[in-house]
Amino acid sequence: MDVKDLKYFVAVYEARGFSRACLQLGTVQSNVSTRIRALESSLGVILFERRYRDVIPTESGAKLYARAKQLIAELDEARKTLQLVHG
Amino acid sequence: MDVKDLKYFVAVYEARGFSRACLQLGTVQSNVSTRIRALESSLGVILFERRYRDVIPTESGAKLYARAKQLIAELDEARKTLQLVHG
DNA sequence: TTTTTTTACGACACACGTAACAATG
DNA sequence: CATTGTTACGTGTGTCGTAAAAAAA
Repeated sequence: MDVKDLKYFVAVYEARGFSRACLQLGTVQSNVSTRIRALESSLGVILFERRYRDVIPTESGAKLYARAKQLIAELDEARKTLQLVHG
Repeated sequence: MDVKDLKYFVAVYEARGFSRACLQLGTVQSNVSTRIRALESSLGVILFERRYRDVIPTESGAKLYARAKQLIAELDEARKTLQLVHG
């Protein structure tokens, strides 16, 4: 589970679709699909239920979302803190 | 700034040396050196002062350490939570 | 047929381990 | 000379974008 994986996941979650997520991520659908599938595989958990014109988070997906948002925010905050110090 | 980078950083911080850190990380000195340097470069900040037989964290290094430990712990916790759900 | 996700694939970049080098005491 | 960190480099793995396929309505 990588930070980039979390960002991909959050984008799909918020966009409720792979095609809309990829615009925000600056990549193509196929990569989003592949990476989400790899993430699901590595966790042993399905994160989204794929339906036509709707990508619905599973229970696991919903649980991951809150944590993922927090983790990404904390990482950004850490980066900002460091770049003020310049040590 | 990747999760693996943070783990490398924490290992060096706690071992106070690249040679001792690499044992714990299951890799070789050169990789630890390269990745820490890349991390420092991407952050625009020096994290360790290298001295003979002593690797001393800078102010930035010390600030990153607390955050890094917390982030790694939170990521592990998220992983555990998900693997109990099996959704 | 249109929209959306998945799979296949070639190209390029990255991370790894080996080995040689630099520096310190 | 022993120890520790750095640099150079060949190899393999992974990620990317293109393109073709599959599925749904």
